[in-house]
Amino acid sequence: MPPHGSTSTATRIKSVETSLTIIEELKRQNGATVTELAAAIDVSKGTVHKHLTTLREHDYVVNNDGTYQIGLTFLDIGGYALCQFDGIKQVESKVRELADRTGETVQFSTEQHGRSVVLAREAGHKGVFSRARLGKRFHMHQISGGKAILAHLPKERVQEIIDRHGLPAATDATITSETELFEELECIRDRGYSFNKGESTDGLHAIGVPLMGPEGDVLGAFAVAGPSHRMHSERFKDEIPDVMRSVVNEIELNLTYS
Amino acid sequence: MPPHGSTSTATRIKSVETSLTIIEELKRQNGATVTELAAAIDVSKGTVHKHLTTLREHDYVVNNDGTYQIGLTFLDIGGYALCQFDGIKQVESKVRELADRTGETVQFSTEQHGRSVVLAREAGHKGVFSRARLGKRFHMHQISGGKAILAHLPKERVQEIIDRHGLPAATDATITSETELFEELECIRDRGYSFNKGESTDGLHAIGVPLMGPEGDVLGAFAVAGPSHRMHSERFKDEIPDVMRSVVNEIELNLTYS
DNA sequence: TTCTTTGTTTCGTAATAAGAAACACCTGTT
DNA sequence: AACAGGTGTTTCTTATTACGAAACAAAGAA
Repeated sequence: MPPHGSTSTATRIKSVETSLTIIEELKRQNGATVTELAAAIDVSKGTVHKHLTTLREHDYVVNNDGTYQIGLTFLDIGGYALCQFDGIKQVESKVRELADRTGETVQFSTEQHGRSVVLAREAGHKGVFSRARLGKRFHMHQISGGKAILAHLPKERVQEIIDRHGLPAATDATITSETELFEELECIRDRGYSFNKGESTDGLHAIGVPLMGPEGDVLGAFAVAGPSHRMHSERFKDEIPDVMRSVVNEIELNLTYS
Repeated sequence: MPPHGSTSTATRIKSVETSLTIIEELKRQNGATVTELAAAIDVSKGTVHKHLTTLREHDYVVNNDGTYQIGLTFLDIGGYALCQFDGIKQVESKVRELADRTGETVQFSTEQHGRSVVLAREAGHKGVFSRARLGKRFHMHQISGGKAILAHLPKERVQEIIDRHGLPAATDATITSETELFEELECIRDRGYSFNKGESTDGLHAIGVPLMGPEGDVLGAFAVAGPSHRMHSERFKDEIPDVMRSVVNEIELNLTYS
């Protein structure tokens, strides 16, 4: 007899969710104390403490002078997940090559659960700022790489992703209309690469080129990003895309025979 | 009244530990099904299923065609933890520089919970194999970087680490005696850098140089590793150490004024 | 088709996670 | 030095809930 008339059996485990919430909050706050966490997520200090003790036991969190922080076990497991990605070594070296040849910031991302995840990243010598970071997630429709990937996913998959995550705006230029997005994707498919003109960050332009697997499936996308004052006309429309396509061609050939 | 006469109150949360065990097992097995996991960690299928559902909800695991895999959320959080490390950008660029100048594999690692964790890694053009990987953990006494760090930790801290993790052997050359280790550390402190002569992997030699913070605390260590047939005599004993020390000097200066 | 194996759900109960409050510990203040 | 105010930690009790067993569903294979 469940006292609170909810559906009797839950399909998720509450205490695990609490732990995950704590981790999320710890990341959001850049570290926190027991009391801060207890207040933030509305559970008792004692409970928070027990969760932290459990997580600390396995190095998922660490305690530096009283404040708890995210531990490097996440990097361990995340690094493992990264290595699982087929051809990641080659991708990393191509990202480097592109950064060297263009001088701009280059990243490679793939799709997981409808979000774009950064798997490799390299800042060129012109060293532009960038919000990207290993493992960082973005909405796919907001960035060049994400759009390049979407353009090569089955339409129903794209629809699923839209349904799940929506089309939130990051700037005034973000595509927020479903039909507009589908038109854009069509366009990208024809052209072979995608543009991002301040759709994720004001003043930031980028070019995205998809990486296709041997079976015609899209594995991810490379993106070269830089400030709009450097990324325009010929260089933006042709030169950099050409470099990118030749680099991606190489890696696609390598992946086929390995 | 606890039926099993154990100490009544636990300080850890069992269901969270189960989830963590599942994640660990998932990593160990390179993905697994519900039934496989249930068998491996000895809990019921139903329980495993509920854990996986909870973890999947937050993208900690993903389900590819029936088998569950580690998800990229770990990379997200791990990447965050990595960025928290002070001066990581400079460290990464110096690792690159060292890889370019020596042609060997270079890594930077720090200490957490008595283990050495790889924070940056770069293979030089001579491209030697290496078990290292972003986030990978090693026993500190088995590797050059780890020993370089230990040499600059307070003695009681080193003792703590030994007590917690022991001195397991990886090869015949691994240091397994406490007194021998302390002598070696003394030696490293005098010399300023450390050697690894096949102590972690047969045929692999490496040099470790500590990175010291402004307050005389050790932040981590760089290591240059290569096959023993390339890493010997002058090059091993002087040339590479000199390059490393000059690079580390630079970064130490930069860190002081930033 | 039927049989086998897997993933998922249901359900009752025994285990246990969570809160409240006491305790311990530190730090700064008066 | 004593104290006050804030931590983190532990204790204890109860209501919650996580667990296993078994039923159910779904998907291949024979």
